[in-house]
Amino acid sequence: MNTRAGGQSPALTPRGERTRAKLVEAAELVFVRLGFVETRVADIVAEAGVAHGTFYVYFDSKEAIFRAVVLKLIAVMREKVRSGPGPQPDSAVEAIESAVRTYVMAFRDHARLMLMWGEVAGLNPDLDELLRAEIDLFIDRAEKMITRLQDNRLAARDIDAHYAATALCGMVREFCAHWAKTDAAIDADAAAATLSTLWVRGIGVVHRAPPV
Amino acid sequence: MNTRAGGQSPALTPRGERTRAKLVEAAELVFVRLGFVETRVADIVAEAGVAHGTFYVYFDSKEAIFRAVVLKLIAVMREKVRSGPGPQPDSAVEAIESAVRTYVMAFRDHARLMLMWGEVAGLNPDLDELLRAEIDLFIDRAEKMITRLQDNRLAARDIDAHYAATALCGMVREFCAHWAKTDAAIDADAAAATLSTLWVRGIGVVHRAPPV
Amino acid sequence: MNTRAGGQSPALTPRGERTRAKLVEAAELVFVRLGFVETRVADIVAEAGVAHGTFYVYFDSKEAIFRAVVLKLIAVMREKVRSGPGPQPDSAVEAIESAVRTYVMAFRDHARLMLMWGEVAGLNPDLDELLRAEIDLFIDRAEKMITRLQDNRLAARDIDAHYAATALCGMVREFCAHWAKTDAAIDADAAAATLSTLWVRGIGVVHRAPPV
Amino acid sequence: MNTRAGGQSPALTPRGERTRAKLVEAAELVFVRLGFVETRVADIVAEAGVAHGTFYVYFDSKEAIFRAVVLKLIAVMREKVRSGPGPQPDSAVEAIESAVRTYVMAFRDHARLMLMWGEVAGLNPDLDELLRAEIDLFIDRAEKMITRLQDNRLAARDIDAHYAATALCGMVREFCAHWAKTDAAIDADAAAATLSTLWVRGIGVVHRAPPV
DNA sequence: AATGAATGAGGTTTCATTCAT
DNA sequence: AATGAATGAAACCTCATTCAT
Repeated sequence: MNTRAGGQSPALTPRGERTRAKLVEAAELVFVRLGFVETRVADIVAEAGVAHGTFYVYFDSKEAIFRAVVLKLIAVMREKVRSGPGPQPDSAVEAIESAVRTYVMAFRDHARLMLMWGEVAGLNPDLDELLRAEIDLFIDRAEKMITRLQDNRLAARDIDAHYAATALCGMVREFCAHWAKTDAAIDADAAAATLSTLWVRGIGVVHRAPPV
Repeated sequence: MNTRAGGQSPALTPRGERTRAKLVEAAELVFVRLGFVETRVADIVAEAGVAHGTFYVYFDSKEAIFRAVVLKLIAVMREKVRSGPGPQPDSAVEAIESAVRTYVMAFRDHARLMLMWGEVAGLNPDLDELLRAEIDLFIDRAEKMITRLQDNRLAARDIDAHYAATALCGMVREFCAHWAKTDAAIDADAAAATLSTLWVRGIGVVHRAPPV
Repeated sequence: MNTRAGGQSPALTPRGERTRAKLVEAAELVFVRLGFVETRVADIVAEAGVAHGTFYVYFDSKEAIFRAVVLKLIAVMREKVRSGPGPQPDSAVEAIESAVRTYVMAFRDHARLMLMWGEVAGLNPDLDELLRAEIDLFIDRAEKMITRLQDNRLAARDIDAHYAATALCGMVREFCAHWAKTDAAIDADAAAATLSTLWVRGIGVVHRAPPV
Repeated sequence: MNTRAGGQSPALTPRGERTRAKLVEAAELVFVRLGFVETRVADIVAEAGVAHGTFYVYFDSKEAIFRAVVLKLIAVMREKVRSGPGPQPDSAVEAIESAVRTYVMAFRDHARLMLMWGEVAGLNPDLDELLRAEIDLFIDRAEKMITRLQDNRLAARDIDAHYAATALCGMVREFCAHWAKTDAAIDADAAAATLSTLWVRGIGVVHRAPPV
């Protein structure tokens, strides 16, 4: 096996690092252009301008390099989220609105790859695991927030926090996916607003703490 | 192409009809057992006990017979929905609850196939179209209901009915899919209740017309 | 094997005769349309409007029915030759001119099939034999004529009659084939005239019996 | 497509060149032994002693490698013609005799392949085109010669030069083909002589310029 | 005589991966 | 580190032909 991935193991020389990066970049281009199944290792090496054998110096398989592409995507999206929202949200509602909006925009900007990730997850346990982990991150965060709100009597307590978090995160993700598959031009702001409203209202957020 | 299916073309003799049905049944079994990608035409014909060539008398490809399996699944699920809920729901809330519960239960009973459908849709435009059409059916129905409620001042008017319908249907579907992929034993009733609540509350249904 | 061909063996009922003829006619159409290799038995039966199995009641194979088509073609061409030239030729030269012209015209009228016959002969010994026999008929006749002329001092005696006959018959046939394969519109009369001239002059025919 | 042949594309390394040549040589052997239709790619790779997949590194199909075999044959025959005839012919008659004789001998030496080329041309447009081009080369040369002779009053002017060239080249080729298909032992010299005579006399060559 | 469902042998081709250089 | 030729397993699908009705 070849684990020359994420930065661990043998440690690449600068030259190797460059070649590896060239391959990942090329792979992203080709994957977006042809889709996962239609992409051949041959296409990637052609795009990268390296020999066929070179590919296997850095990656074990098409799946492995797709993983690298996705890992890079995750990093990029995380960065966006970090730098994105700006001011610390004042309230849970604002936090939700901000998170939803950020996710929607990010998905839109990387729609092709995000959709592909979902598809590949169905074919490859490794990518599936990665996707599940990423999703669980969102769900966990959402669940904690819901629980906190419920504990503070700021959200309805008649729903199961875990189920609700799962459902609402799924809602946002699925909406973005559906949108991305549709040719229809969608008003991203309106969509984000509607999703936020459904989120907030769904968990029964009491907007402002009622006075005594 | 070979579509000796939906009722058109030369019309099969009873014998042919029997063989075709035998193939579809076998295919369902094998698909569930091995998954779509791992399933070979050879596996299906072996399971059906017919010659290799016989397969191609009735279907053009693995995708084509998967489509037939899905079509049968749709029919079965429709039947369930029809006979399911029983009494006519009194209110929108009851209608939503009933629809959500029915969908959740049906998905659970055919989880493997439903998940596969989603995966295959990513690989095959034909199946994708079928899936989109089925989804749109739900969305359309939901949208009409939301619009009607809004018109009657029984639902919040600050959300876009189409986006909301898309999101909420996606929520239910995605929740079921997530659940199906998870080994965790889930309380179907509780899950359905939570989903219904999110649905109902999300669109801001006014439960009972407020007294004066 | 199935020899229900040329009219011998079991003897077909009138109904059978009709079905057989329908098949041969359909086959000719399809062969001309698709070429030999591309033609499937399925295409022939579809064109004839009979069941697949019916084909094998009358013919053993695609080659067998092609043979029947060719046999019919030969009969038609013989008929043309017979009724064609009209008045008995006065001289060898006229006989040659008439024969060449008739052949050229007949080939032109059945070009597609004639070419196919040549192709199929390369794939099937049976059709090859048939073609060779047909060709030999021409060669034999030509050879006899040349010999006769040579014996009568009406043709050059410095050539081998058999080789010359083979070559000249081949010349005419090949010219027609070349022509048929070419899109170029060719002046059939001029072509026939040139071929005749080459024929006549080639064997050194002394046009008019030298005086004394 | 894969044409790693004629000198274009990535340019083979010496090792690749060797393997390719090995395949072409093996293919020629097998084609001659089994005929085109009966030859399987499996037979060729077995003969060449390479893996099945290796074949498709260099050729796209059986037709493609047959083309390469034919191209090699053409090169070999050209070489023979070049080095063959020896002294510059004194007259048109000698030129014709020499060309005919050379062609007859060359055809005899590669009869099996030449016949196959004709057959395959009927099945494959690519090979057909190649054959037509090769034939046209002969026809063009012949036509030019005839025209020149006619212009110089050294050949009969009552024939169309193009038709005559087509016919006479066809005659030679067809004679050779007929001969090759026949088991009969033929006197190559006598045959060549007869063909030349038919050629020369056919176009009405005036042997020696008439004295004053 | 006609039907048409069933058969199954069999060659083609792809492409991820290896390995000698 | 890079190369690229070689590998070979693997699955597809066609279609002529049979045969039970």
